[in-house]
Amino acid sequence: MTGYTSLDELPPTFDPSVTERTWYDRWTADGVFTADPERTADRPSFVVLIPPPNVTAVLHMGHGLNNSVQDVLVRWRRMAGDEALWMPGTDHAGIATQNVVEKLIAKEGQTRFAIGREAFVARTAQFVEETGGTILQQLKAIGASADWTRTAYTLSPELSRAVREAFVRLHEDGLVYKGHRVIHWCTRCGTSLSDEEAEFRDTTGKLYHLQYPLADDPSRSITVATTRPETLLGDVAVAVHPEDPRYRDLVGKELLLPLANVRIPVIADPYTDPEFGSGAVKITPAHDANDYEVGKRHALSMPVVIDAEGVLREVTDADGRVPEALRGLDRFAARTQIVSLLQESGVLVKIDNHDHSVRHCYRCDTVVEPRLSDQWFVRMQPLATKALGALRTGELRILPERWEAVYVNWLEGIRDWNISRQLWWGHRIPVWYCDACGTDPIVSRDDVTACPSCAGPLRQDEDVLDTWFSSWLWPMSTLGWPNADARDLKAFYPSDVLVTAPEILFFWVARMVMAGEWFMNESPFHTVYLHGTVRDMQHRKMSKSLGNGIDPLDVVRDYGADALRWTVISGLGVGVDVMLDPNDLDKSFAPGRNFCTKLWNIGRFLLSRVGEAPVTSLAQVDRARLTAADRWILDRLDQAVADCDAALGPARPDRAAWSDAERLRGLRLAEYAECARRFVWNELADWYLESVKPRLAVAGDDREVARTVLAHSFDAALRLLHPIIPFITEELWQRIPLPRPSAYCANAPWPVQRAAEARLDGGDMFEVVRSAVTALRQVRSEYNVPPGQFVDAMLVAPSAHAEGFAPLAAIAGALSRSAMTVTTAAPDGAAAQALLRDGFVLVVPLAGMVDLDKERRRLETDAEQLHKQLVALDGRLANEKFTDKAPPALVAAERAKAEEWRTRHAQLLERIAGLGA
RNA sequence: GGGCGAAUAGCUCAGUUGGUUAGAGCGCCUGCCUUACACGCAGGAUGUCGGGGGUUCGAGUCCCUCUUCGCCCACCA
Repeated sequence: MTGYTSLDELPPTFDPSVTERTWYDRWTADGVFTADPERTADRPSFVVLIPPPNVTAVLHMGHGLNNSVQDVLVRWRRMAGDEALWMPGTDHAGIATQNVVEKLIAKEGQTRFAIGREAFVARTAQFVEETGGTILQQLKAIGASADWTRTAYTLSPELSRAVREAFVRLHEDGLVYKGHRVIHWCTRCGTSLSDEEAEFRDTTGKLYHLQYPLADDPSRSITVATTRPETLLGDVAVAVHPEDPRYRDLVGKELLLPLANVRIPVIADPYTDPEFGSGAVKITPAHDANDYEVGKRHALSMPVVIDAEGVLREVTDADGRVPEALRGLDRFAARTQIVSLLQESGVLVKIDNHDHSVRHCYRCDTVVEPRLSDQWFVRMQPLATKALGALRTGELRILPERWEAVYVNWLEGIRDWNISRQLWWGHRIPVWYCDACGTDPIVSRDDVTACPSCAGPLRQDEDVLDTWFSSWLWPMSTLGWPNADARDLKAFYPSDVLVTAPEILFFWVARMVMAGEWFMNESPFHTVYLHGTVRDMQHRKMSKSLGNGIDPLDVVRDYGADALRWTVISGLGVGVDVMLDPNDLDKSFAPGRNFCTKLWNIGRFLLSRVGEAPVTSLAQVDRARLTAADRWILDRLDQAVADCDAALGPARPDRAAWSDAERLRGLRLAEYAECARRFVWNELADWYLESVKPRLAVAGDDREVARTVLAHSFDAALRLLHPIIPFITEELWQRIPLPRPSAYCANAPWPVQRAAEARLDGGDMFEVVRSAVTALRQVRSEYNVPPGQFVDAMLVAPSAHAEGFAPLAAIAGALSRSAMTVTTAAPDGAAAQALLRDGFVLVVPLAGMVDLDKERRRLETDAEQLHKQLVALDGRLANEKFTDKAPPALVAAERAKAEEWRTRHAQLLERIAGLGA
């Protein structure tokens, strides 16, 4: 217990700041979140790997959602008896972190080139040391039950070993190679990018139509179209379709390239689409990936005319192509300049607006420049084949299912992965060159200092690896790979559920599957749970630049971590976006806080009534003493447990026993949340707790029974809710005077249903109480009976059971502020004021209270409607096609229903007749 | 250009292989400060299940088509 020492001190609203921190510290101090590989000998493991946030990141709502989901799953399985491990950690985030530090030193008037590589890397490492990992501390504030003793970092010595091993192994397997080709280049970051890192953005640009004259006959020309006229200086040919009659006679002739004044051939290549533009396309092999392919096919030269910074310059093979006046111009300035030059010389035919997609750097949004360069690649096809197999065999499932198709589509069309980056922050590529003897590059797990051939000095490759080249090993490297004997690797690989957003399905998820399948021969997880995106009320993604973000720590401060978690989990359809209002936090989080307060007050009241004296366990209570209400709430509890379990689904796919349909259900967290909420609020608090108040007031055996059932039900309710609402449930659970099976609710066993033989009949009798109370409340409400005024009522029970109804009527009377007596038939004298409600007769003989005309109209409407439905149902039952084809059980149920309706209809008519008398 | 998804109450969404009178939360209306909770309690209203067609004894659910939104992919000069 924390903060509050006695029950009397519990305030009517829960103050998160009083307890959250304390419980979190106690859980961690007692190692509740620490997984032990030894224990997996006799229980299954359940492993979740955090999608490592960038080491410089600060918590935003997307993290709040992502980690709340993970924590719910981990806490659930921990309670369910699995050896649960939630692996936390951060990603060194090559480009992102380097950009942050570059901006930092820019404020000091420095550049990375000015201070040099070594100093820059040291500076970055220091920056990470001092400020990094903030986000992990912030995750503790939302209750994340990660195993902090294992916190990993992609640039740590351990994980760096894994990176080298993977690179070298893939090289040995023939899957890593160095290639000279056109890649995506960010001129601001000064590095190449993978296909995934160069994101398409729809743009309205210009399409410039240019006339290239024939070198030997200036009266003739070919018109080409381009969106990037600045690349013209790198043109080496104009391609036309081999079948295109318009240009057949020109193929093989030469054109004079404007501005550059060099002769370039007209070539025939099927890449050209005769339908597009003029049907002729300029070929710039060094600055366009397609043109590069054409250039290779035709063995064309490949002049590079735009340098790494995006400046026009003769970089390679460009002898004299770039006019002096254009050299040193930025590519976009050059574009303007070139267009005006072309216009002057009459080469420019026209400019059209043109909608197209332009690739941008995913880190800094700079327009990507395709550029010919030397890069390291991974041959992906063999890896993709294995990753496809994982899905096909059912070893892997993706929720929601529709993403499976996206995954398959990407893998089937996969292209080689550019893994080298011209950055300084990251894993240096483990390749060494000997400039002295020029021997083959040395690819090595360990640093090498001298050339094995000539003993001369070696030069390590300058480039670093793509950040994702370390992330894709995360499920293995964090567990000790490549040490095959590592205890964690043996105990915890593969993991279970990967929780993330669809945005990084290709960047990370698919690649992890590839790495897992390739290096471990096993998918790194069996389930990928893709949740939605956090958006504002206009459905815009929350982002720093839009300023529509919500700081989860503000929410924790004002509403509590439990309320934050409840809000995101209870609103979380599988794969559906979560809408939150950044301008009105109350609108978004008050419902969560309200439920937390409600739970708190249920606990406050329930515990105060149960008292602090030890409670007899349910198993030791004489079953005969359990009242209808007791039996009812225990039934409801069983149902709640069953519903929660069904919503969550089995923890692990059982490939043998799972149908496809079942495989793709499960992890319906919002449904689980709602089932647990309904039990504790709408059943336990609204009905059982209310009905049991009188029993608790009188000392004796029955009071003890009620105490037991209350404590037992509430204990289970808290456990069901704990994964979502860990703090309040822990605080309350600690005060239940039942023997505790564990030190914390956080590691208490997950509730299970009673065995079939332990269930008792009679719980459904309590439904009569609920119906009677509801009916009477309706009467009171409709006739504006003041709350304080007692009403006389009669419950008409089947004569055989009249005795059994007496205690029920007493409860119903208490809950509806009425004096309710039981009778077997409505007395004649009261007939005029009798009301028929909900299948049984409830008599309210309160003179003058009831408006007979109103009641008659209501009854007539009811009767009419019922009659209509009855006619329809009878029609259905008379239809042989229905009785033949529908399932017999359904037909039988419909027949029974028809009979029941017939009876009710007759009763209604009788009551109407009675009213009329 | 290819593929996928969504459209159900004012809002956000459930609705499992077709099968009772289509649900929940929030919001709304009415009455209550009933000594656990007004962050609450009780009662209530609200749906041509996007339009059209089809299959079926039966369609929110399956098929076709149209409309509107969203997402993913693409060698859109």
